Amino acid sequence: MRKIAAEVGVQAGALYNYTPDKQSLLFGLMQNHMQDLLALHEENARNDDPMAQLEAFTRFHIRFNLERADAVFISYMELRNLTPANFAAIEELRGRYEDRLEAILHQGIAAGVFEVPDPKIATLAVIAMLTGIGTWYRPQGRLTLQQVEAIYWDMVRKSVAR
Amino acid sequence: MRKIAAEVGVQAGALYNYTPDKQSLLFGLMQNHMQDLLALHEENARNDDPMAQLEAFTRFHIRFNLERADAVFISYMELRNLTPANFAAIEELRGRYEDRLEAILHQGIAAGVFEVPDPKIATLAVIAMLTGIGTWYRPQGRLTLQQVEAIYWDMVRKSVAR
DNA sequence: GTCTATATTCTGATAGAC
DNA sequence: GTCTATCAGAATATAGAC
Repeated sequence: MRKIAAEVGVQAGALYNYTPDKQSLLFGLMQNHMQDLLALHEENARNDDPMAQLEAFTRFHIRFNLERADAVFISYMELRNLTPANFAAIEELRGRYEDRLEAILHQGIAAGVFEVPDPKIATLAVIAMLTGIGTWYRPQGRLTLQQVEAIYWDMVRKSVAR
Repeated sequence: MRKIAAEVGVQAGALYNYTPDKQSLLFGLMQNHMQDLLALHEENARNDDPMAQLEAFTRFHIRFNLERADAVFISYMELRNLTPANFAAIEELRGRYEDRLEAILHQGIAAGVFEVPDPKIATLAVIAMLTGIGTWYRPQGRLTLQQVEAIYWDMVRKSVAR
């Protein structure tokens, strides 16, 4: 709290005009983050064929996670510091996001363009692979965002291909 | 330190007969973990064709990470609490492990059995995908370890396929 | 080698003046 | 709404008895 206050330019006590306690502040950050993720993904989603939907999901997830690397980092590292009730609420939002990718995979299987033995697991595998970019990507690094997107889309596409 | 002492069954002060400070204790745990990873992987590795090597790596990484879920969790979550020098030492070990997968990919590309636009990135992508299993896998869950290995090997194989 | 006791620092949170 | 001052508890680490 003292570090946050210093960053904002006030004393620690002043923060309590804006949040009842530290837990609420953390939960609010994480809830906003997940709600932004769901809302922005909804805007971004198209009702194309499954392959186009999967590509859109992949590129959206990469961009969203890299543009908000700090929030993603906190949302992952501070999960264990949420109360059980708050943890459950965040997990519910995370589950909703995962369900959207899983739905795309089911559509692709039904259409005969994907071959996925376990869509739930494939969903988690793809998201883990893409989210992992945040641990090494740097804007001034060797690869542009466009190149990163292209490389990962190639791997995602092939990993669920027939 | 108090929690560790309680778990062991001594008072907090007694721990300082075994470690000079908390940082050294954490670093020792993480260093041992990474050295075990490298040593066990070396035992496990075969000098087969690239496809067999990649399958062995995939299955080894899954098993190692699930059998030591606690150590993996700590090694990831506590990275930010290492001093810069200790952090660099752990990253060096991690890099050596990644290099082994990258070498397999390079062999497969040279042999014409893999098609990977960027072997370094593919290495990170595969490891992130596999390590992510630790966030959801439970021994009493829906899938056996054998089934998990099969599903992920299918995805890894396809993601780097020609 | 472990204990009790304690020094020191840090933390989240509150009280009351302005 | 922010400040100063402070409380209460927790943390790492040390000292000295046994």
